[in-house]
Amino acid sequence: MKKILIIEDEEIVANELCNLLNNSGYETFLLEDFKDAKEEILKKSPDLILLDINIPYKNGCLLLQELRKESAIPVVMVTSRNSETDEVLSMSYGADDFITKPYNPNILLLRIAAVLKRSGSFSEIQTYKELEIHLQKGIIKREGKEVILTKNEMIILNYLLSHQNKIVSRDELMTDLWNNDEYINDNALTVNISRLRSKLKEVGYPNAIETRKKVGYILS
Amino acid sequence: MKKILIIEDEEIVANELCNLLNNSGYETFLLEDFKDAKEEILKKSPDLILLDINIPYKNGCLLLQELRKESAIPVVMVTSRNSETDEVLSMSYGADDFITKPYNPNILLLRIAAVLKRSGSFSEIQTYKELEIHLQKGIIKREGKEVILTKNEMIILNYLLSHQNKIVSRDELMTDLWNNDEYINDNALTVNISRLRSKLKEVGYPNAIETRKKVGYILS
DNA sequence: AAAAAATCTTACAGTTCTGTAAGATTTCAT
DNA sequence: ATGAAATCTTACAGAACTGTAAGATTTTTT
Repeated sequence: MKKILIIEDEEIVANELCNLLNNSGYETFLLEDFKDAKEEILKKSPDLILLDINIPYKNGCLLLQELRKESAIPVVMVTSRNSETDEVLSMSYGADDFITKPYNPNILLLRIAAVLKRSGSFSEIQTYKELEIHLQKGIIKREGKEVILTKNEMIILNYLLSHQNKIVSRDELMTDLWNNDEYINDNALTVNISRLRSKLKEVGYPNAIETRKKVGYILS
Repeated sequence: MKKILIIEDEEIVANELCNLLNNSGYETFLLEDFKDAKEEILKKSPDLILLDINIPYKNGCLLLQELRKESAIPVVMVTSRNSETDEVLSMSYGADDFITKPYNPNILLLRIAAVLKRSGSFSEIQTYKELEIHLQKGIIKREGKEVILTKNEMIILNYLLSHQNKIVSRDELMTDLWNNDEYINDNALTVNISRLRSKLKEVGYPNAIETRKKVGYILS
């Protein structure tokens, strides 16, 4: 259950927000001002902070700015309509999103969900067609079938994946793999590609990596 | 140089957008309607698509929906004010963000930059204090000094990192590492933590991982 | 059609990874 | 303070990883 810290001084708005979020399956805490914010954040370690930009004692942007020095907790700013300067400011201070008051509840929920999804997306699962790719664990999965990739195979697959629909040159891949520190047999890449291919074949994608002779490879 | 595909039928708006983005260092292509969108996307492989929801022949949401079946290219929807339904729809179809017309150019640029940053954040660098952590490559760096981590060490560090300020139990870590498939010597975790610690020490963080006896570990 | 170039596959051996075990150290409860 | 429990460290050996080499295939060039 995801925890959301709401920092909002207008009681009516705050209660509305709490209710809305609670009903959507979030756990909420409320702070009415900035005073104990840092301590509370450490103690409760929320998954997301919903921060009104106009809180007493301190501008929300400042809190955001301080917070960002030590934490990457996702922050969604709540701003008033027509205060576009605030929006610009909060984005550049590292807010993950912002909502203008008065907000549409559905949009608020969707945006919060989107931010949470993103923020968890490190160490999360990427997909290619029906394939699940678990970046760090180095496993790929399809319909229950699971294959373990080595680090090199993972680096190659990830590089291809993040350049989908682009042809990736052998040099690019070699730089990504070995940084050209020392000379490495140019065939080492071919071998690693070959190994990756045979693993992709095991999960039903025998032709995922296409060779474009004299140019490079592409994820089809 | 990042490439942005603009799908927009109002010529004035389209030109404005192109100019704005070109001046900010993006390369732009323009499509006025949906017709050749899919082909064009494949051919040009833009880094981001700016999609007006009201384009001729087809609703932008439908294009988005189709696109999402085969590609994860970031999409920012352009909607008209007061069409909140559209916003809800486009978010749930997988838009990465949306902008309402008339838009503030600065905000548009910031949002585009934010979306691009996120979308590239797979395979990117995470940080902990002054430490750079390269997820897949399994290396950590500080002030030029670089240490190679093994897969297990990386999994542990990443888990701790994504639960900063939370105590992480030994069970959680063991589940993350081995999924409890088979019995694994409970000491294996301790050994891996120990190895990770000695590598963190090498880059100047000897006490990054604190033991909370009988509870777990925490990244200080 | 033949030769050259590019890419692929397989097997191998040195290196790295990693769970185990055994004993050391730290913390906690009494 | 003392013993028990929890955690830590080190060394080790089997397993996995990975670059090399040698030869096979495919594509391109002449």
